[in-house]
Amino acid sequence: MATNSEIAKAAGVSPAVVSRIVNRDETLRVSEETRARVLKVIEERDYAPNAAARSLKSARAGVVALVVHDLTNPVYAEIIAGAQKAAARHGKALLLGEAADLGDGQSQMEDLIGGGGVDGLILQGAGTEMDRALARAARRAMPTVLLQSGDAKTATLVRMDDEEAGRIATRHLLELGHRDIGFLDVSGGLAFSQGRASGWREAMTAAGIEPATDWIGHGGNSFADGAKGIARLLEAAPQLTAVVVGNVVAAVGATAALHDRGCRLPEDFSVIAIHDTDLAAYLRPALSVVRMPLRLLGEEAARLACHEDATTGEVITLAQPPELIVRASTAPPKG
Amino acid sequence: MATNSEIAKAAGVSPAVVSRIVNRDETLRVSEETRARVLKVIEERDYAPNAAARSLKSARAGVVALVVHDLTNPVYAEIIAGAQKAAARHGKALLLGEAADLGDGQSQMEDLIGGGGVDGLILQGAGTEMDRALARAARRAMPTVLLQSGDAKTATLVRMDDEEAGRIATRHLLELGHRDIGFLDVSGGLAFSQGRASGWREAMTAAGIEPATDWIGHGGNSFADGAKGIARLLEAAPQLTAVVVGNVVAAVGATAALHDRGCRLPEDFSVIAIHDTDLAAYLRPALSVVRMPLRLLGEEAARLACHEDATTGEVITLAQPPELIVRASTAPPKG
DNA sequence: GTGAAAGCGCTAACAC
DNA sequence: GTGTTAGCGCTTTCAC
Repeated sequence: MATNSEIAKAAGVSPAVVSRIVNRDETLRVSEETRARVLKVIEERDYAPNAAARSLKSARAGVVALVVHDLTNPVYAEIIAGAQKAAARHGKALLLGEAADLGDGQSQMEDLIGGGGVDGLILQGAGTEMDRALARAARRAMPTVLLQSGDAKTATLVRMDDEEAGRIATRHLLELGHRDIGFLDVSGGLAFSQGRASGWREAMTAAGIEPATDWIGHGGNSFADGAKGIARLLEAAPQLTAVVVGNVVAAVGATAALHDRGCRLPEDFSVIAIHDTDLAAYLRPALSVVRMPLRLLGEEAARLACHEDATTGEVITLAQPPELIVRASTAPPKG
Repeated sequence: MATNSEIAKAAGVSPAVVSRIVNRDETLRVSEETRARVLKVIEERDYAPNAAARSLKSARAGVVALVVHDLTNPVYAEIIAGAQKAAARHGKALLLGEAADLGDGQSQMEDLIGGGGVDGLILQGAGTEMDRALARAARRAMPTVLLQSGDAKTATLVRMDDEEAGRIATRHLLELGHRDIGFLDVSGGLAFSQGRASGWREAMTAAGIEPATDWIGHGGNSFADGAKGIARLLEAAPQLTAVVVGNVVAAVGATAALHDRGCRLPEDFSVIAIHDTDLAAYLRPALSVVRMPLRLLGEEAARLACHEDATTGEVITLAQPPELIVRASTAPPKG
């Protein structure tokens, strides 16, 4: 709770000197004794510069904000972890919000965004709740990054190669000999989900297969959605022998539902998921997946959000390609 | 980017009026026309009060910080989600940090804590990295909350009834007829883990069984640790017919390892875990667990961290009791 | 080598 | 009903 001028007084110098010592101002010429004396007082009184005063003066808060839809989803957790790490590396702290409490116009988060309390903004996906935040961020000309989907007019969009992920997953099944391959999407409306679906469709067409419209179903990104999704899909298209699931969490739910209907993996049916998590490796049978650079996505988003001069309206696709990890949930179709 | 005085000038009033209108000062007497005029200008210019200036004046940042060890662990994710929600409800934004980047003394997070940039602090577990943060928080007399373990001298400790959780889990196995029941702990040094182990030991002793020292093993809180842990435990004590795992993530790893050594659940071996997650329900066999109020833990921690007048040095055990959820990974021992 | 002073944008006490 | 003013704690230019 000591202030700059208290330290200055105690050390017998002016506040300016204290400030410049604290900030390691290279151009400062002080005698070694003065410096030592000041440092000693700082140490004794455990002085730390007031964050608010500093950010009022500098017009920088040292904070970037990340707003996501669901904090508990393991897939997003990976993104969050990446963003946190990268933000820290850029000398920023990470403010974490949920989309749900952004909407009411009452949240502290919104006040901070509107009032310069954050220097950069990362938004996961679209949603009307996000739009006000986006607008405010735009007014402040703060670097704004959209994760995986959304309108890149007002912000930079970072994404992964979702089409390629869909293709890789589908090709793996095709190579095993499957032909009746379904797709469980995450959300019909979101770009990244559509991308994965396109990849699946492309790979199918390239193999000379025209998937029927009911070969694609809704899998969501939760265990429950995945379980429900696979049940509905197999009801609509019982001839399927394999499925690409757009999200690994949904895929786990799907395998549970499959297990419950007496369908054994991979003998009776094959499942491959997009996204890798530790979970996929420790499931039995372990899930074959297409690993996506989720952590990198978070890191890249934070990196962009930490740079004042970020160009807006750009779409950045991560260079790191999706990677096929074959485990035990995929095998040739029987018969 | 408009400022108070710009708004004031544009509306033909003084900054004080603008401030009091923005802050909904009830005692303010202004004509309806003046108010409307000011509001209109605020709307037009999209004015939002500067967060730094406000917090400099009020000595409150509107932010609480949460520092955890591992952002990607689903168990902690639940706590984080609870904390985020409760903080938002108390009008605070949540700053999320990882213990790892707190240590170097360079982090923005630390600067914020030391410089009054956060109003309250929640720390997960102990660790030397945390101690400096703790000390700084103490100097600022900011409400500080420890999650699940740590020294409650300088902070408030919130915990769950870990002993009871251990007891409940163990009693469930005892009631099924098991007698040779092992325990896989999270971390020998952490209070909550010791509590769960004590519960296990108590329940065993109460049933007239004296567990051998090698019936307790290290399970950690990751999939890999759980897998390794169960292997080592069964090597040391092959007569075990069931195990209580102190963390559900480790338990999933353990079931994978069990599966791999040809040991079927629950016919050959029973596993019950502490903590519930969706994952446990969607595993096959679904995991029997003792559900702990993780979300509530986060909420309570945030609630305390948001209150200036939080008493320190208190240990708060959540009233909500652990709850037994029997699923498919536990059954009577064979033979 | 070091100090004085202005000003970042806001709010609260007081004045009229 | 509305305006004036001081000051929160810091940094930075310029002066000596």
